[in-house]
Amino acid sequence: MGRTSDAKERLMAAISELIWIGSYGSTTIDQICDKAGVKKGSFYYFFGSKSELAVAAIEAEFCARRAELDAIFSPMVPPLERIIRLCDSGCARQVELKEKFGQVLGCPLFTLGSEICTQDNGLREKIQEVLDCHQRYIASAVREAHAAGLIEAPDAAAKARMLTAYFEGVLTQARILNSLEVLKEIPEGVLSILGAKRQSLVPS
Amino acid sequence: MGRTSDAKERLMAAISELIWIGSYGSTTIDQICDKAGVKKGSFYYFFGSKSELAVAAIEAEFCARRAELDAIFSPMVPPLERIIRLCDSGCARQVELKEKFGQVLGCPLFTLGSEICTQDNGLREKIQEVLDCHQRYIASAVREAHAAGLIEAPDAAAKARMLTAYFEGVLTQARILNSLEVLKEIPEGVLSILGAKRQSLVPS
DNA sequence: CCGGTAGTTTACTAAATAGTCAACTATCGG
DNA sequence: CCGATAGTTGACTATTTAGTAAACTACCGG
Repeated sequence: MGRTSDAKERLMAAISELIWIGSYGSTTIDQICDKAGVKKGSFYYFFGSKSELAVAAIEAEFCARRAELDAIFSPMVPPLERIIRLCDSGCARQVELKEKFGQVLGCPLFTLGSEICTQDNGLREKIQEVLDCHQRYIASAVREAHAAGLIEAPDAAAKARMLTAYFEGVLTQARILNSLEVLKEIPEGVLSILGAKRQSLVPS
Repeated sequence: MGRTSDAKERLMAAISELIWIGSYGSTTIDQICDKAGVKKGSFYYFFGSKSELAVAAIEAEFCARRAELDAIFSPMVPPLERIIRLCDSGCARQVELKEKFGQVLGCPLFTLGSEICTQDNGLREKIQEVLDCHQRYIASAVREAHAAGLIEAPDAAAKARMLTAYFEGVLTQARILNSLEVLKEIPEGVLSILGAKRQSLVPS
């Protein structure tokens, strides 16, 4: 059925990287097209605007992300370890990215969300959706840990909000400082927020 | 000594508000000039660029902020209460701003820092300086509280980092969600991070 | 192998934006 | 009240940017 293309995918990859390395406001459609090796005409063939492309890119990444989350939050893994694994994988990702781009980049959703939330409600809602989903995974692990008597957390959703506020806060600090140093305190910080009793975690 | 003017101050006020309401990348020099009631020629008479103006604006606000901090962190106030007061004043500010602008705006430095840190090192450094200063105030209170046996926090700087990561994280969540709701959990969250023993705080 | 469809390209317009400059004006000190 | 100084103005240029349109091309199904 006509000509085939992966230009759409290349555009999504390009905007993700550009936003992450720089910012949403400072990346132009021309830049996105250059990086994707796509002409502007094609850009507008697929997407109506930068905002629309960004939403599509987040959606696409979220699909892949879901598989990762399901692996990390496998019921086979003890609940508190799931949360620790989530943090570890997040930190490991920061290390890779620093390697690749020479910069600590933090959480793209949090950074982007805080940049554009007052200006682009469509994007804001999509970001909120993805962030919410992460919190729900965390809340479920918290609930389970509480039920198992590993921690005291009657309000699992509130605990999940607190954990993500802290975690995203540290990632953003790391981005601003351009330093991986602060990330090292995360496991300790997360456990202390969880109020984990010593040895409620299987030693890894 | 020639003609007098407060255009400089008006420009600084204008960029602050525009960045806060929107973002750094999306505010143009023309917009800043309009809001300040200043012609572009005058803008360039005072400042070499948007970045330079932003640095000046942060610097100026920081001067005023120092007085507030000194009041909040008065040695007359018990150390843990200083931290609680800092949080309360921060939250109260969010309520005012929501009133005024119809939006929750979060912390301008954190939002701006995470937006521009990879692109403008001068701005980044200035933001880092101000954020660091806040952390030092907090660390001093933590140190004192630890010395007084109110909390267990041998590494005051680390505790201060953790508190700010959490606090800024919640403020950013509030901005993204455009909701004051999440802020209500802050006092509780901060106290739990501090590991405050019950009644180590004088009841207000 | 051909026709329609999906995707590409180039060249274009209009608007927004950064930045410059020389002429102008108000104000302070003397 | 005058002259130097500090600040203002508007009109300008050059670029960058978003967005459009019409001709072109590759590919799949029949």
